Amino acid sequence: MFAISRHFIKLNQLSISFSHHHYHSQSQHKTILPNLNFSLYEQKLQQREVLETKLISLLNGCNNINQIKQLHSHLIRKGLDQCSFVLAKLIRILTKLNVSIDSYPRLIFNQVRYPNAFLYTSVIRGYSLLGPFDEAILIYSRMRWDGIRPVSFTFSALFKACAAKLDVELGRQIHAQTFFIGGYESDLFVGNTLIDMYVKCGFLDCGRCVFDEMPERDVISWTSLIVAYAKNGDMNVAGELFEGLPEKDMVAWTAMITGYVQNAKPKEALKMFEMMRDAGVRTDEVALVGGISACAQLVAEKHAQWILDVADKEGLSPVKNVVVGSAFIDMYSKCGRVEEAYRVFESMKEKNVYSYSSMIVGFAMHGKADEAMKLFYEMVETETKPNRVTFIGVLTACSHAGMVQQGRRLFASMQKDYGVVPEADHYACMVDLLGRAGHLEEALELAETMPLEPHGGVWGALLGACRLHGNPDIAEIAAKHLFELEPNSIGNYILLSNIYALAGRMEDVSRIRKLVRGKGLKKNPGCSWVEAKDGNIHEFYAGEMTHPKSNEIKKELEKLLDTLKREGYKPNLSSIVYDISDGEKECLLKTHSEKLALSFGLLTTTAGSPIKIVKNLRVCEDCHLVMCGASRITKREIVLRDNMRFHHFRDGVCSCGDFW
DNA sequence: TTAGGGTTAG
Repeated sequence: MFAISRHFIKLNQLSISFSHHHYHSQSQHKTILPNLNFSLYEQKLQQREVLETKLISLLNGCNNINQIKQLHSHLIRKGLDQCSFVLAKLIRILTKLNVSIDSYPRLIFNQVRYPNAFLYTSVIRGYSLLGPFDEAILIYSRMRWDGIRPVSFTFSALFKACAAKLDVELGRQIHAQTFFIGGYESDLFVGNTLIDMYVKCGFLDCGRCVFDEMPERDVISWTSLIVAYAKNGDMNVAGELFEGLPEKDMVAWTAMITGYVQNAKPKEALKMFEMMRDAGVRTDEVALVGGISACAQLVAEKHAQWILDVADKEGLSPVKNVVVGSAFIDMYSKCGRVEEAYRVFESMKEKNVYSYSSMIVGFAMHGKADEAMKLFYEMVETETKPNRVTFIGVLTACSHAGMVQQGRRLFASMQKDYGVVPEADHYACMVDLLGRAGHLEEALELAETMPLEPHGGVWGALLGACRLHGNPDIAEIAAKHLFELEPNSIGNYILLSNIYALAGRMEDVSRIRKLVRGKGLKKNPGCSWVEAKDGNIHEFYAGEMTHPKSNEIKKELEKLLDTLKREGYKPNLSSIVYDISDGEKECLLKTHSEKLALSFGLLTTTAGSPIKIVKNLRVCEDCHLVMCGASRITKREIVLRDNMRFHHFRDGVCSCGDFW
């Protein structure tokens, strides 16, 4: 009750003070209203409106804070320093320029005695976008206290703040208020931001409820929900929603494309991209990035060429557009063509932290540590500041090349020289670097003493290093943490059992196997794929001979292995931990998917052209050995991407230096 | 004033 009566008092004050301030003369004549010159009043009002409109259009043209400050002092001179409408616009522009609301904008706001709903909302919105988010809520409380009725944008801004804070409880409270103060719950904007708030906080069902109950929906409501389902891994529901969407715009299409990409369904993503083009929808840089990422996942360069053509047609070639360019760098790197990636990088007119980082990560993946470091120092010379990903790139580069000292120095300088605070991921890189280089004790110590809680990546790096150097004792420590953090990740169990097998501890091997069986975990089948001459992708699963050409593939492989054996190749049986005879182990090795893919590649691609294979798991020792030999005998370059990195086999040698 | 995005380690 108190709030309501106060509301009316304030509203009265507001109207009086408003005219009082700006139209001093009129308000003085308030008691003798019959004598008031209405035409003069209207004229003044009109003048003011013209001035306001002019100021707002001037504000729209502002793109730096100094211009705004100039306009602000002009505003004060004109007696408009209390004009909420213009000031609201001013604060909106400042927000757009990322000017911290706590500084200059807050000062402006504080000087206004009776801010209206728009001014309040612009400040709330500023805080909601730039933080501190709590301040948005405080200003809203003050607004309510002052009896100012929110507008729908006020709620949009507030829900944005709740989403940023991931505070669904607060969001719910404010949601309830939309019912009580004016029926905002049926407003389209409010509904859309509500959906977004709920799904960002992880309450997809609540978002769905809002959606279902909205009296009116637009393409934005649908897209919000499609994205939410996609992020939740539920592409079926996302697809159903998309089907039901009456008018699909570019953003909705893009949401589907990137949804498929994020859920590792690149084929579906490319199909969507094609359908979008067929539907005659425009393609912007975000949509293109979706298509390019899909190609990167598939290692489908023929498709990438098509996307490049689309980009050119839209005037968004990698040379002109930094976003598209960075995506192409990443794609070419992941397709094994790091030189092509660098060609794109060099051709780009504008470069930013994404372009540099993508290129550095690309070099790192391909074992080109020197190039990665060189580019990093080049980057430092420019205005572009390295970020957390850049450091993951350079640290990985050092790690793959065994550059321990260099890596240590970089790690130490991250925060000191570049202001990038090391996160668990960076510690994982350091553990990897030390562990790979054989400093297992030191790596363990780092994992145990790091100031942050180590995550799976840290212990996983240590476990991987233990496999490389055959250290079951430290492996056990790492595995213990991993089994707690990632109890259902089968790879960790396999890795540990491999380490036991290498050390001849067969009892431990069977213990782990029993553990895995007890948990009902299934081994991921090894899978490799290779792009044939016509651009079609052929998949091979370990132990599966279902390909139409499987007889020829088998024959070609036998031929290759015989030649290798005559030259001294001995199958490396160590990666098979089953308790079976050596003969059986050798047979099993022959069915590894990357060998099948290699054989298919030898059969079907043109002599002299490189064979490119992608594998979902880490390549095994024996396959690595065979790839080396095959590259020498057949005089073919073999590029193999496993789940870790690239291997370039040329003339019997691998770029990883047998160190992976 | 609300929806889609590029670089990430074992």
